[in-house]
Amino acid sequence: MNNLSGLDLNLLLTLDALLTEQNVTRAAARLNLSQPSVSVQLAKLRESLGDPLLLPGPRGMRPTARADALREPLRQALRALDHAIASPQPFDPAQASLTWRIAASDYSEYSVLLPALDGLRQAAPHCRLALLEIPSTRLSAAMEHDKLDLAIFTRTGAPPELRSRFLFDENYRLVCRRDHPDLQRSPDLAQFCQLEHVIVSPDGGGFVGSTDEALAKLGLRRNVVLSVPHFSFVSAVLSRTRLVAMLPERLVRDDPALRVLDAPIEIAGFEKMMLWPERVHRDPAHQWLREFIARAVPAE
DNA sequence: CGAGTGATGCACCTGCTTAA
DNA sequence: TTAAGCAGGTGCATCACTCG
Repeated sequence: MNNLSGLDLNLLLTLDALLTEQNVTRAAARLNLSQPSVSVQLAKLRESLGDPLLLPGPRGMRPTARADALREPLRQALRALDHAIASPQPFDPAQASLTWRIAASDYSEYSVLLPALDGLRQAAPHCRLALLEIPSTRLSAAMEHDKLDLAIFTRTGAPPELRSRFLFDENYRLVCRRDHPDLQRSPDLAQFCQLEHVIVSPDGGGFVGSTDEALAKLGLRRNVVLSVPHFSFVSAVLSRTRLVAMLPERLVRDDPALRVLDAPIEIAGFEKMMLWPERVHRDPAHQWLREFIARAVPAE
């Protein structure tokens, strides 16, 4: 590229216009510049390329042999550059071969990605998904460093600098095994507090959740005896023990081994969102993936 | 000779970069 | 953050040249 290092590449557009029009005034009009401006640019081109390029002729200018030789290669190069920086082509999922990296909890995998997975495989058979577990505090950094394309997360706690799209509202329900001896119907508040609860604490080791905060406002406490980091283990625990749990409804409503009951206390649910960085906001492949997931996830 | 065109100079403006 | 410097643009004027 040494031949280009001393050349203002914008001048190549001027040269192309001059070779097309063979007239400085018309070239200036084509470039939306004034005639003196293009005249100065022509002088710079002559200096840079060491050739007069265009010589005064009848009704305008005549190109030199050097300029004539430049005409077609220059036009092709400018066309190639124009193509390279043009708007990206529409994404073709049937032909595309790439890997999307998505951060999701096991709940998000089950409620958001599982409904989309089969359709995704059919629509984009050569694409792969990598699901990662990344704490919310590291989402932005991972996306910024091109290690993550998308996150399935709650609105609460979502990094504000990320783009987002609402997916659905989720509610907590009281869940126990189908033949739980003490829970043939929804318990009252006192019984609810006496039951042995399992809690999901993604950060690990926590024994207090939104249910406990709601109870505390009434001056009550429940009996949390087990804390686990993942939702998927909870259903196994519930189906084999007398433990109960407050779980997102989508996680348990299709499980025949479990009974889903109304809790005797109102617990705030959460909004499930997709989050992504500005870096991929306008990328056709990522736009397609986000749209596909949003359409595949049931609103209810 | 007049019209059209390119080249050049001048004053001025604007936007960007850089140093304080 | 701000001021200074610089590059590049504009409009205008003028000159030289070519052509019908």
